[in-house]
Amino acid sequence: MASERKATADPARSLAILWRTREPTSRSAGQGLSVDRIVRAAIDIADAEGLDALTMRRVGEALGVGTMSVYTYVPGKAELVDVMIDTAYGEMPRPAVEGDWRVRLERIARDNLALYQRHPWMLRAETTRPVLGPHLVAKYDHELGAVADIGLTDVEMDAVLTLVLGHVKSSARSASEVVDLERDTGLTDGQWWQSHAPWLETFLTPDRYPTASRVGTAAGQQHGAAYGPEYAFEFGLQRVLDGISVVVAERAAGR
Amino acid sequence: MASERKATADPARSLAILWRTREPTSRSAGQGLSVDRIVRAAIDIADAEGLDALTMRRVGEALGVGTMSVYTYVPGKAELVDVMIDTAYGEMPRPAVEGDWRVRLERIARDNLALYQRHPWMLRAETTRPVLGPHLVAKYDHELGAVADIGLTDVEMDAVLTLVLGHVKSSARSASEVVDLERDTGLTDGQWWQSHAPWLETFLTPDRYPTASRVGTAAGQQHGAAYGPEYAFEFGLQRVLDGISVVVAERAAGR
DNA sequence: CCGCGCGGCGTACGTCGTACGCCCGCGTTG
DNA sequence: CAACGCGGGCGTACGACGTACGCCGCGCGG
Repeated sequence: MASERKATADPARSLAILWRTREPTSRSAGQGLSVDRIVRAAIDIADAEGLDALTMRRVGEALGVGTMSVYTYVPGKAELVDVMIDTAYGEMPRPAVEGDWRVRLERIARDNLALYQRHPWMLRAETTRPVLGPHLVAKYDHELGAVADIGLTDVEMDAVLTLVLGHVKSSARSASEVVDLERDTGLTDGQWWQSHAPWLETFLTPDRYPTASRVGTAAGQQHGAAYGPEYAFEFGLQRVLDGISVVVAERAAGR
Repeated sequence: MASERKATADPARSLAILWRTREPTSRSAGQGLSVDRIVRAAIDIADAEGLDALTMRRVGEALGVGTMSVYTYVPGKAELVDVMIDTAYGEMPRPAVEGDWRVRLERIARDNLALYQRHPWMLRAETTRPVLGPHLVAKYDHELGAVADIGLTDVEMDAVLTLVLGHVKSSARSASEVVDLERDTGLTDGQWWQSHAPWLETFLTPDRYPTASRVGTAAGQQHGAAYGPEYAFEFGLQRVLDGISVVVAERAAGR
């Protein structure tokens, strides 16, 4: 495979699987393979060992089935990942909207962060166009509810959501990097910086890069205390919400 | 290779290449291969045809050299990509800081966006820990200059930069997706939505998903007019800067 | 002038996604 | 009740990929 998820030439095929258009034949119903069983197995593998471990062979193996049997239900790996993503969206909570818009948006941000923490592979899979499966649509609809009726235009509502979710994904990615760096190297984040420190000090001298070395040290100290990514998430989220509140106030003031 | 860029077990080796610690031998100086020639060729390939086309075989070919010769200068593909990334950072403009912090940050955001537009492969390559090469350090130092002396703590300065750059990367990714979807399918963004429309209308009915269908249509209309991602970038950037101005004002008011 | 070190590379291995065509057993039909 | 056809299941094979390994042959230091 070339990319993590390649553009599908045949949208109809992709959508048909996402929306489970095909009714199960009387033959296969009950036991045997199914898109759902395949997707479940694939998600389990990706959750436990990351996207790199997700192999068509592995999926078949996990289901006690030949590799090529998987292709009976799924056109290819790209489409499988698509369905995995949409399925993951499906398991998100969709509580009734409560509180003011800021509380609601904050809740949504945290729910999305939690999703990415449960399924870090999504951060590497979602690099191309959104999947347009049933659960993404439901999620979109639900999340739009958080910013409805506060005076924004439709386009602004979409932009606000995009902004917040983008921030969440950025933060989640940073956090996830720390985690799987620790898994890959066996070093904690602090130890990793320690091991690089001597090298860095050779080049990143205060006289050449005064600001970078000072701030880098300060930020590094935070990292050592192991709450770097969390801080970035919280700080950024509040800034983003502050920024949104400016528009909301403008609109409330009647332009 | 497993991931687009895997964690390197040997930081010293990676850093040595990034910082070009090895002095050229009298033998190889002048003609022949070099890390620089390899990196240049690799960037050209990735710029023109994307990360997927970047193959060790292709790189050797482009240099009129056997595949394995590349490995004399670079330990592996992951490290090559690392150097490519740092090199790309090196070609960014670093104008003297002018104007107030908001103007400066906005300038930085736009410069970074331009970088990603010139080298879209960076958006898919930079999934793991930052590269810590000389140009990234210089860039970091320069960009910190934009938020220095406005009353923020060191950690806050880092967080502000992270937030802005994160937004830029998110937006750039969306924009890039549109571009290479058009390249892969031969369809424009508008045509792509057109081709999905019948399917979408089957499921995304206003009665089931009232908000999603309405806002989706509105946002889609914008997309059709081909300025979706740009709008998201501009809108988000202003929101982020508004949010930052709140902290700056707080700090200026003496806490 | 000689030897050896290093730049350069041919071959080969293990991995991946997946095309292709076969088989077998079930549900349907006469 | 028997024959058939179809579709689920899969073994094999192919063409990528990254890269380990070991061999050359050139050019410089002694």
